[in-house]
Amino acid sequence: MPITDDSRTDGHPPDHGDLDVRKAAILNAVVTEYIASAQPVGSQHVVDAPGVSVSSATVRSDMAALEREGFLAQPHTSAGRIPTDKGYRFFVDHLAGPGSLDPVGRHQVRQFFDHAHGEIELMLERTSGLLADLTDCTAMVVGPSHESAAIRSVQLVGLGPRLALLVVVLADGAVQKQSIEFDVDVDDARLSDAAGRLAAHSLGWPLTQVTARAARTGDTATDAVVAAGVAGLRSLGQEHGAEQLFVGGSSRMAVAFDAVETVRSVLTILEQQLVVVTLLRDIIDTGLSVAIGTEHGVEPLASCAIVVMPVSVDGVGAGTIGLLGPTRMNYPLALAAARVVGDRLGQRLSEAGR
Amino acid sequence: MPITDDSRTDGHPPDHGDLDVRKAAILNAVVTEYIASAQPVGSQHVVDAPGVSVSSATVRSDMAALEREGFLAQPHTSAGRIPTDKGYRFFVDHLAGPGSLDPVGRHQVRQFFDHAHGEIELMLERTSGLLADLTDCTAMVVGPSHESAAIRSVQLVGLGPRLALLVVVLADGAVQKQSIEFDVDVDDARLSDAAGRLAAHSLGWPLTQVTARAARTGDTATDAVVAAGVAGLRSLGQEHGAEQLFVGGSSRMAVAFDAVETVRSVLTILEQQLVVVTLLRDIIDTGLSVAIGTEHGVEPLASCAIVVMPVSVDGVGAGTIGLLGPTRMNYPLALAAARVVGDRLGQRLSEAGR
DNA sequence: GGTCAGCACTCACTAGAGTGGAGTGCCAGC
DNA sequence: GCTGGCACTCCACTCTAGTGAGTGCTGACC
Repeated sequence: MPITDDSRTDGHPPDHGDLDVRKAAILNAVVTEYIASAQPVGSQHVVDAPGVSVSSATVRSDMAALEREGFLAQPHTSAGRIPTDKGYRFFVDHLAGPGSLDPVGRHQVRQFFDHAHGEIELMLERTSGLLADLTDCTAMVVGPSHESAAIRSVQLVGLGPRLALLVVVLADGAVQKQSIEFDVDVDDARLSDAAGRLAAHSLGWPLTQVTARAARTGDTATDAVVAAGVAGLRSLGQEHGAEQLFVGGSSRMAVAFDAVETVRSVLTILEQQLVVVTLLRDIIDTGLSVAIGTEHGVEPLASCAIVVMPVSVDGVGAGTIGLLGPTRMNYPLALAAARVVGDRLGQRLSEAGR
Repeated sequence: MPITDDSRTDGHPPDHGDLDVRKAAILNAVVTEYIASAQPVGSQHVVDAPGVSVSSATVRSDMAALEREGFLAQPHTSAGRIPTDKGYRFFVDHLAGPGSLDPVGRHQVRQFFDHAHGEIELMLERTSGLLADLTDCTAMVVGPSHESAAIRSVQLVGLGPRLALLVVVLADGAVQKQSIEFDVDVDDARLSDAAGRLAAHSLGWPLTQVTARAARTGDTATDAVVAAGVAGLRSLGQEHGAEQLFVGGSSRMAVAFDAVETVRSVLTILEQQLVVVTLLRDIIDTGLSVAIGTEHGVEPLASCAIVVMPVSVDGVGAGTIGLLGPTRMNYPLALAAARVVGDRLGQRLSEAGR
């Protein structure tokens, strides 16, 4: 199914940037066909495209111009043209229609969110699988940050005579835990006493703003437990500054590329959670929703494009969706899927946190 | 570094199964060399191997015999030999020395476990990375099952007027949660009352054995909350029967194989947690520690071998380690790494759960 | 001036022939 | 039973056309 102009006949005129209408149509046709076939596109294949009612000779001269202007490239002299990163960029900015999911995809999304329940982590994980299925790209889902979520509950559960588990529940429904070891035996009564004091000290504050010192009780042993608990809270606040990342459909990368070497380097990047999370944030910070080729500056991903979509809950950022594919990915589909799933996910999260 | 007989000169004689000593030596040499070079091994390359002090002509006739018996195969008439699955099996069972980590690897393991701390999930995740680094295989780590762990704490934390979070702490330090929605507003007092009753009803039992009905209180509203809590506990018990899986170093698969198609199908398998967990359990259940080629019956992994190692805490099974590589993986190294890391991991888990 | 048919040219891709070499199987002799 | 020798096989590589999809250019046409 080629991406035609149809979607733009109803309303505002197509924005062709600073490219003459026919050249834009030719670029559109080349990009569309190359995305579908992965083969260099010759002038003959373009003449029947909408908006191009000239001979192949004329198309050739236009293509040569597009190449001079940096939108197209030739693998070798007597081959067809393939889009450059700049060509994809123009396509995404000016040519690609808003795109939409096909009915099957829409149904899949509806089904998914109707049946999604339970833990948020599990849902995010499954969401990454859904996105990968919808788009045939590798999907990345970054969970909401708990940085500003207030502490709703603090509990100390004894697991052994000198071992306890600090369990913290945040207002957004996240649960975090940290095991604490003591130098001396601590009984349950003392634990619950200390937990009460910990709660008084931290309830309502986000983890990152728990102060280092809690009020003394006078009881040295209890004070020690409380102090350990405060230290635990603070270390949780630091550790979990990093958002959780869920990657789905990484096998899709092995379909998109035929060079094993490329697959390997992309997978290596995907294994580094911090790199991926930072990358997605960087792209969003630069105001892009698509980063093509070298635009994101991560060298091993030079032959990839990334579609990002912030997920917002009640207007506040709460995670990110990312789709990773070859530069010749189906942008309209990827953008549509990211938007639809991002919206539904945001709704869902806001219901859960209400 | 070839895997020689050296490791077995000190004590019990080598077990060559039902293969004559020289043929076993030849098989050993072929497997070792093929693992190192990935090229079919000719008779000339084998004559210098330990235990083979005959001419290449004799080696050839032995190799022909080994081929007739199914241990070796020839890609084509005038090529060298490569091991069959049966050949690898014999190698693993009778020829490969116990193997050991090199000093660098040992240091890595020590470093890792000296600095491992915090949440168990994070540690398991990182363990998979460590194993992948050590062996250049894809590593799979299955977390301990919480099926039989007793409930240590049950709590209901209000997140909204009609929304609460059920938080359960198990004796092994696992924390599980489930959000519960109510039809009517429930205040904190009622929540904590209900939580107390839930605790009385379930403390000390594993999640899977929580009974469906709790004692009535007489207060209809509280009873409803308690009932919802019981339902939540029971659904947690069902959902989390599945152990958690952590996969590390999936990019190594793209190094091991040069056919993209193979990489794709292996990655697809790795994305299916349930399949992987079941596969590992099946292999352990059949009493194997290595499954080679088609032995495990998962068709897309026919060109892979899997090394498994149960992790036990105080003699009781608590998770599994798996290493996935091509059939020509370095078995002694993989077995050694799995054993060492498995032991240390078991120790670590038993300390934490004490 | 833009468009177009025609033409010469380029160059990846394929098929086929030839060659070198690594490897084999077999056999006669020790 | 082991060995050196020998004929044979067949992959991997190179070289050589031949093919065809595609290009750029040009001169004529509207």
